[in-house]
Amino acid sequence: MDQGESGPTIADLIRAHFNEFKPAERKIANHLLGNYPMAGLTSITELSAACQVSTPTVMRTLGRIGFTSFTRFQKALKQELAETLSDPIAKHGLWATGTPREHVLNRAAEAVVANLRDTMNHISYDSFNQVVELLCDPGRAVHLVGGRITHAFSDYLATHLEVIRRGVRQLPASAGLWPHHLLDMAADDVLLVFDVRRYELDLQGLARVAADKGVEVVLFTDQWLSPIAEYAGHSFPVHTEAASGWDSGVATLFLIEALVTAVESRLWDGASERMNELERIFDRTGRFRRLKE
Amino acid sequence: MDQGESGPTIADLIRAHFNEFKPAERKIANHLLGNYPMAGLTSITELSAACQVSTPTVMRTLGRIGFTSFTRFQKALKQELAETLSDPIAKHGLWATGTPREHVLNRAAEAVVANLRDTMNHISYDSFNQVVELLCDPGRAVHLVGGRITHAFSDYLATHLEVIRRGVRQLPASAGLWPHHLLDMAADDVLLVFDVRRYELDLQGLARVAADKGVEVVLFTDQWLSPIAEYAGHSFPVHTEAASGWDSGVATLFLIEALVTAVESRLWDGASERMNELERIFDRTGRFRRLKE
DNA sequence: TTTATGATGTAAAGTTTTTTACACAACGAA
DNA sequence: TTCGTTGTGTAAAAAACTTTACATCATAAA
Repeated sequence: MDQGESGPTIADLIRAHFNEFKPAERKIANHLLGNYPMAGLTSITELSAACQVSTPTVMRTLGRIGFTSFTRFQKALKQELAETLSDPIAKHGLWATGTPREHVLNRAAEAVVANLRDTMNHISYDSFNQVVELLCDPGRAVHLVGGRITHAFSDYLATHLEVIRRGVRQLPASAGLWPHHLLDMAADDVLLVFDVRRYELDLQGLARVAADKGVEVVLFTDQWLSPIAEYAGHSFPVHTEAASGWDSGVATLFLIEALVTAVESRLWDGASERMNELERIFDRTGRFRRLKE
Repeated sequence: MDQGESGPTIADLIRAHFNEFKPAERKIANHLLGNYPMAGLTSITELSAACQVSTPTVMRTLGRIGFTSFTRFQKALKQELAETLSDPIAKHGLWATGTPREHVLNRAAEAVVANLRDTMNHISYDSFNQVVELLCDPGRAVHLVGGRITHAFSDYLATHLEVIRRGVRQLPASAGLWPHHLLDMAADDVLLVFDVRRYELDLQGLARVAADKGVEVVLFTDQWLSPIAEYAGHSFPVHTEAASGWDSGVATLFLIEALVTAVESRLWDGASERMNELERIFDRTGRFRRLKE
């Protein structure tokens, strides 16, 4: 794709040629500039109708500013719009200064930001808010479970949630112990499940049984959706695939942290007391360095 | 013109119906969301080609979210775009389209990208390469250990390294068992330590003893540097602080994944064989869903 | 007034899209 | 296996759009 073409905009072109235009052509120019750029995104038919001129007049107008066909004009306009809309992050150039662009670090950074953006576009704002609500409800215990790879994420989320609220239970890594744990789940409890390819049958079974018991299942999965989505009240499809075939958990972790942050600020009153108490306990164990300030 | 129509955006509709979509239809949904909204402004022909599906599939996809014709869909999208463009506060460069800028998701995304950039600027390219070398050396066993919060990261890294090479040992979470493990560390082994505030005394002790034995210590810490940096051959100061006082592990995870990727491609010949074997074992256990394609 | 010229529209031809109808292949259940 | 179902694509019909050729109208100079 030929990038970087940052010459004059189409609006500039129209303004520059304005005095060459005949009266009927000026109607078009005015309409185009007055409803820029959307007016140019309709068909030439509609455009001419909106200006009360004929289609050939539109053609001649565009011909004057250098476009030999309406199609090409519209393509250019779309590209211009796309560049305007494209987010500022993408253009930040090289990341790790002084390292070659091809270095893993740079390639990975670009891939990860792309993942993040895709994930953001796929996540439902409503789902996010509703899950936050669920996690803030002290009446619901929260159970977490992950698969072979995602286990670490459920661990991380559990560690953070425990600091904020009570009733957080992380299921053991081995599926054999899950039935035992299922006994402890009550209807209206929340089960956070992490499942990415390859999807694990044990997890699916667990989620189904839990859902049958009336447990609210929240699923963190990849863009291909684990079959557990079927039983889940909310699903977060996180984009994991980076270029050249390796998967990244960065977007998943990002989502986890966003959730923790949201829950924490929502429960602030209770949570801050709980956190202070935790600090005191840490101080007493003497296992941590005393903070400087 | 019916103005003020601020119902669900088309992106919302797509997200809401995402799990009803068939595989081919998801390609379209992903493409539409991934290049939103410009991807929807081409002809149905180009759109289908870009997704490598047929035009009728596009029609069916749009049908599912309530549009009975492609034309009507595109009209709606244009109107949405027009409203966005005329509303100065709205989107431009926003990530999660349709969510207010102040929403946790957007604030967190911005913070995380900033962290990533800071981290990239502080990491030594040489250190990175040298650590990759260490991890690729089959003669050195690799030990991993983390603290209360970072434990999940060491877990994640261990899980991935195990797939690639042999001799990967994750230390248990409880410090009481570490002395026992220290017996197994040989000079020239590698110890990967994760330590962020609050720095843990037990970890420091462990790292010191290991360093004394001639173990190569590699430290993942935050920008304030754990005291372990003293004994470490290589330190990665990862930026963890996001605005408003919460810490993020995203940059840490990013670094971990970059390392794994580098090691994997460096050891490709051996690693791919090992990974294939793992696949076969998984197939035999029957615990995983068989992949479609 | 006539005539030439420029401005604009009409209508039809050519092209591309959209839409529909139907066929084929993959898959799961009987 | 066989059969029905479901997912998806092919291809042709229908519609819309773009472009061209040419006609008409208005204006101004002779």
